[in-house]
Amino acid sequence: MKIRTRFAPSPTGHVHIGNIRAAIYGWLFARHEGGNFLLRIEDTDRERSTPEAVRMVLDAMNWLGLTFDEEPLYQSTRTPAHLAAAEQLLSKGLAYKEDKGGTGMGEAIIFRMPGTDMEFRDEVKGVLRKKAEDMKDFVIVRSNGTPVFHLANIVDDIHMGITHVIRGDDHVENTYRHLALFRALGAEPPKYAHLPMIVNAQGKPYSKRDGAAYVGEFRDKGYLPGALFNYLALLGWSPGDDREIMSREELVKAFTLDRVRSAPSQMDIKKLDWMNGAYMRALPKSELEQGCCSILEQKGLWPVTGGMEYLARVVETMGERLHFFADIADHAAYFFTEDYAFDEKAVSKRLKKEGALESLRTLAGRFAALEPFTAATSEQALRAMAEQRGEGAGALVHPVRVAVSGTSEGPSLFHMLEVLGKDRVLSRIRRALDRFASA
RNA sequence: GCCCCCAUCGUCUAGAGGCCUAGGACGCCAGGUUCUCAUCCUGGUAACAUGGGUUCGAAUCCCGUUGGGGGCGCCA
Repeated sequence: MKIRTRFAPSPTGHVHIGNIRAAIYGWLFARHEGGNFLLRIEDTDRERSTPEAVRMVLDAMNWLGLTFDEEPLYQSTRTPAHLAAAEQLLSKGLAYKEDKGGTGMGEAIIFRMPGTDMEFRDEVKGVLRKKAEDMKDFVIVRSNGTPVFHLANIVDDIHMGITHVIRGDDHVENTYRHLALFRALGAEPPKYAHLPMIVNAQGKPYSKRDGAAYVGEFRDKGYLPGALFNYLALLGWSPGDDREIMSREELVKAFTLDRVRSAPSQMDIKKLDWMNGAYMRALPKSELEQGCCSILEQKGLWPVTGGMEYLARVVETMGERLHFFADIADHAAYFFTEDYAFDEKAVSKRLKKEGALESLRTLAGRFAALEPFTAATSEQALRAMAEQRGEGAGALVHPVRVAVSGTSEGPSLFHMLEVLGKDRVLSRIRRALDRFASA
């Protein structure tokens, strides 16, 4: 039988990291088994289920590459089927009408639990049991005539031919009800796999108060979809060997439900950051440049003379220093504007030192005479001057770096100078001389 | 309160009775490379919650304790 899994979010506006992880596991499992991964939008809550909210779910999945195989099923279109199922249960005596709790709102349809002890084998938690006395009958159709989650969920899973339900831990207790419903409707129940929660440092469910909690936030912060996917796949699951950075194909190949851990796991943003850096370093040049470009546009640092060709050279010299696209603006803005910030500490350490400005002035003079002005020629000039003065190259390198970039961190100085170009280097040094002369 | 689940370095994890004086990764610390930073390389730090069993032998099996989480809706 062909495996069919589904992701069934209710579109509330944001896709929580825990939910998307369930989607990732469902996708991975389906792909591993050569089955289908389906999407069902549980939009029965008309208040919150706006078209924009649905859009956000689709966007998040698309961004992460969670492709689904058939047209998404909108639960709101299935109400007649849900109600028909309830009638069927009623006629078979498996459900009854009652004003449960005496609300005075009229009669609801209540499903009758079998009254026997139940057990099932969860694909990650193993065998789970519950005693008959711990399970109560429950409402499947409200007195206002609308179907309840449990009913809709099961009727739709039957309709979609779902073979494996992979969902959050919080549904474990519902499973007995769902199993009973499947049987009452004469359907073979699917296999269940309950995923432990993603928790915060306090062990509480991970929420927006713990930093980014929604897929969109990670995207906005500049994380690469591949990195987030890889990280989340490894949060609660492991291939059984020491692999960490894994391609999507490797993940699909290795993924099995029996290797999913049953203990909750905590997000480690530092590790995600590291992984993102690793993915950045592996990114094709063109994608790296494209990503940086949109950040620069966002920050108003683009366009710039030289265009993409210039950007390519900047990205090239920044190299491994880019852990996020945003780093191009946060750590390399000086390549794109004359209005770059000066780091106080760097200035006092490198420019306000005895003789620093005087050396800079001399060096600028030598730079001015260089033709062509390249990494090689500027390096040669600087080293020659340092040698004549009997001091280390660092004594000149550092002041120049701070003068032209405002910071003491950055790429190889000489490559940086070449990319900036002679004119800008000279004018920046001059300006720095003026600015810090009296200070 | 009742029911269920969980428990290895700070974090993510490997471990399915002897291969474990517990392995890997992130982080952190130290060193190397270097003009700084980043990358990279080397080394280090650090864990089987606890008490009982079972066994020749337990991180691995059983029971209790503690600690955490989830669930007990005409929410999903």
